[in-house]
Amino acid sequence: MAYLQLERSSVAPEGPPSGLRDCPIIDMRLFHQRGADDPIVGAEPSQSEGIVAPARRFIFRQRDRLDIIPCLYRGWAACSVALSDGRRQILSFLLPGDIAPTALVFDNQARFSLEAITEVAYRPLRIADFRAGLTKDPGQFEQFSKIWADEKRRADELAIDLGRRGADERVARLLISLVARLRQRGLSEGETVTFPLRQHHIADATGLTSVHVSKVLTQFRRAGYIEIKGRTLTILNQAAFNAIAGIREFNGQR
Amino acid sequence: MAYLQLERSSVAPEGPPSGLRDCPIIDMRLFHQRGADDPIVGAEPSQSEGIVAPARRFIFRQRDRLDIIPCLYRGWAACSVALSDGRRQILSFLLPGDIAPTALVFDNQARFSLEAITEVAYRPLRIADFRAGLTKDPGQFEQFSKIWADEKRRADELAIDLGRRGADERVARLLISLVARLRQRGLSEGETVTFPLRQHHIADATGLTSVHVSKVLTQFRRAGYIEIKGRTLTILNQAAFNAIAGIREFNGQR
DNA sequence: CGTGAGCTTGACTTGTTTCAACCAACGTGG
DNA sequence: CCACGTTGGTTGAAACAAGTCAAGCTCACG
Repeated sequence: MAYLQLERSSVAPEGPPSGLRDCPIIDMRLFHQRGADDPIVGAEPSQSEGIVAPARRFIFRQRDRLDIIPCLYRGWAACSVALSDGRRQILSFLLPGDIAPTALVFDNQARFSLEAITEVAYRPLRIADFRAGLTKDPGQFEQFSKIWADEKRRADELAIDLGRRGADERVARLLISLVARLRQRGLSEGETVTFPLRQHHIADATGLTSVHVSKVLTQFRRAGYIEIKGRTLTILNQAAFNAIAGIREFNGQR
Repeated sequence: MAYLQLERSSVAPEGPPSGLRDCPIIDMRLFHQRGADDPIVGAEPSQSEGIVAPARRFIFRQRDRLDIIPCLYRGWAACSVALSDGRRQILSFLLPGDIAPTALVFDNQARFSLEAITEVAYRPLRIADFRAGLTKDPGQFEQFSKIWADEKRRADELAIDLGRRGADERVARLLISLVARLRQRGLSEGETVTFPLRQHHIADATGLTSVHVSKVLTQFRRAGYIEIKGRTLTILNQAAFNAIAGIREFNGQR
């Protein structure tokens, strides 16, 4: 299988997103002092131009061989595995500032697909540079190990959700975790975040059918927990919604 | 929370297990040339004495703070998370030669428990030494990154199983993967492996109830796919069992 | 204006859980 | 050595959660 040729035809026109903060890899240095003083893992100036992919486009597919690892700075993407009979499981959502699952750095073949949900813009970081920086620079290693541990933590929590929680709980937890991640990055406006997911995305992420997701969301809406309008999501009653998600308010142990 | 004091009272009396091979961390060097020429990650001579824990004993619990990471060389253990209402999800089984999930190296607090299933013997590897070796020795880093990628791959596959596969498929895949791992380590006798798991372990690993696991296993037994007798498991009809597990025989893409 | 993607809703089916009873194996203390 | 409790496994009936199927709706887009 030949190495995947990533389209570099469409280069991101605009500059850095404003207000993006606390992101795993893309931090403010990358945007404001790019290439000058403190290179981010694998982000050499020569390759830091952005690539834009339209909504629904696959950025790469399972079984592709990659020599780059995408690093999102605009839009949402989904990392998923498709089974031969059409079933799909979304393993993670990539938000602005996220890097694709770093297992790619050590596998010579992707075991999952990465699909743009909205239009996305990303930087293709060279895996070879990435690995080199990792063994040379303790700071980069430290940064990378945090990302790695975080990915593993989220993968484990997904397994717990899918294995031992009901539909309401799973959907609520997904929404809460997405909102929390967006807020942390400064991508929320008050209690509201932009929310481009379709119900089938939620279904594939929670191991449910889209019909059932519709029923659960309708129930949440009628109960006054959330509001989904246009392409935005608002959590109206955080306390009650946390309770649905099995999150205790005070000092709860999950 | 104070650092966990691990019991070092009971030291493993016997020598290295015979025939254990292809294990992530504990390989033959550790046993046969221990400390002499080629130190394994974190396995300093001073700390390579073994610790024995009886069946059902917790080696550590979620929220414990650890300064060592256990590395099994005898027996089986389960890595699991318990929810406040009693639900449990087993995230992985540790077989002889496995190291505990390496997220422990970067977290200052365990997010899961490790419980002995059979009597186990393990080496407590110092996390500090582990980290130091990682940044110093490229070979150790390489070895470690393989383990890390493998853990992530298995975590992702667990999520796929729990999210998108039925009970039969999940149970069959668990048994098949366990047998494969044991065979790879040279711990099988023909088509038979020792199998100390209780049905509730299988239930907690597959997100089912032990009652349903009993029904599924009975069905497998009656169909002639497997035999569980004493504390051993034999896969009698590998082809049919693979089909149940959704594994295609020839060149299948899962 | 037609088309297709996405969402909602209701009726029905299926897979899994829950509950309960019972049995077998095993270790333990009287 | 036996009585007994504990742990683990089996089975069947009933309850329940989620899936499937189908129809109809809105909306965006050509």
